[in-house]
Amino acid sequence: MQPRTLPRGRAAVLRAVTGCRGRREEQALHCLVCKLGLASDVVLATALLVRYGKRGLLGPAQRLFDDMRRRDAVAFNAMLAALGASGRAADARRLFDRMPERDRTPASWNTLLTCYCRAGDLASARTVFEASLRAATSSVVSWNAMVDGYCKAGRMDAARELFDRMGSSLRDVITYNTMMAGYLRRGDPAAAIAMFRRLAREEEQTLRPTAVTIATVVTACTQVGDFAFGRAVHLSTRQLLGTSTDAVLSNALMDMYFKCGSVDRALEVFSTMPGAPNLFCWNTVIAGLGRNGRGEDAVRAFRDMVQTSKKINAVKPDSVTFVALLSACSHSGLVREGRELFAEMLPAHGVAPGAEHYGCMVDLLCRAGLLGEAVQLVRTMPVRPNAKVLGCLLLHARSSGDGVTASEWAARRIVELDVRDGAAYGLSNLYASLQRWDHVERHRSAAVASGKEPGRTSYDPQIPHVR
DNA sequence: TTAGGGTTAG
Repeated sequence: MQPRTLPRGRAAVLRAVTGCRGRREEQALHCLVCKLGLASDVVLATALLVRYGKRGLLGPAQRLFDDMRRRDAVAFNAMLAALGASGRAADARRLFDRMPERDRTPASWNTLLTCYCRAGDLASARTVFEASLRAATSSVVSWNAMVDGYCKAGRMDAARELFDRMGSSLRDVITYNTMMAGYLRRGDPAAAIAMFRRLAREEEQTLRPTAVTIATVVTACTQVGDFAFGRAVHLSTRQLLGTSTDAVLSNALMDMYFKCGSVDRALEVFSTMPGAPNLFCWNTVIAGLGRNGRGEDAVRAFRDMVQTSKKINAVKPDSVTFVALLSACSHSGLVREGRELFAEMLPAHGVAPGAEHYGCMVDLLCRAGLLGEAVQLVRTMPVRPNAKVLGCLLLHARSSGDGVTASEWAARRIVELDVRDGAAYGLSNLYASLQRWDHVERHRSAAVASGKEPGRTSYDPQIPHVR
């Protein structure tokens, strides 16, 4: 790069740094910055610092910060955030106190507040919050950060108190999104839906739901099973948000439609998504097809995923993908496919089979009546079988008349396992879950007997995924 | 540079 083109080159490097994904890319760009003699550029150094900070690489972040010849407010705040991301609230506090007065922006106060929240020190966070109120540096962001701190700590009552104190003049859509997510996290999707209804009712004139709002309320609907309301929200907000729904919203919608058996609608969302589907979306599609008895389609979707990812920015299957895929095979009795996919996990996709994948295989083999093979698999598996793997084996062995030996073997291993874990706790959990399995089994038999069969639509790989 | 969201075996 010639000195003459440097200003343009600098802009390009900056864009690359803010847009890069992987760790290797970051390091390569850091090298490039140094080689180009741009290391003293505060803006570039800060951009790199932010990347390292988010990744929790405090060492390189701190070095970049220390090497800066002059530091502006943005650099200080980026360093505060980096410390916060690594849970170093005390260090963040020291840096904050050291900061020159003119460099202390509202963002500095808010970042420090978030540092304490992340570290679980709500009392100190509250002190910073109150101080920022007095220093008149607070904004709706400070309130939202404090509300979120309480939500993440599970203190919904304290969050609600602040929410009420804010009043409708201060609250924005993020305040609502934060509260909704808080209720959802605490396992109270009904309260999240009530919050959404309140937003729609009271703030109708002033606040508009965003894609985040819709994604959150749709997830809440899925959890309570209120698919009618979820569907209504989807339809009524389609115009509101325009056609460009984002990936997370698409994912939440697909998950809802799959879980209520509307495979068509789920696939419609998938095919009309903006941009290329990410890992979450593929995993949802594979799990959703499997859950609806479309094992073949799930395998086809997986093959599509692998093919598509070769062209566009790599989406590589992960551990979740294979849990979804193998259980899809298991549900549809695809023994051969399941075996093949299990065998290619590590060599072809770089995902080492874990206990959960062995669990899927044990289930697959047991359902196909291959109890002996399942036992053999558990005997030779390189990872320690967990209670779920052994429990699965035990369950199948008990229900198949000839499984006495296998059943005894599994029970013995379970006892060994729990003795090694040194707790009767695990054992009682296991028996509790065994009882739940029995319940599930009874439930399933009843559903089959009543002739409930999901409707059939094939996964169509011809649908264009990318526009 | 500061606040909010998604997938996982029986």
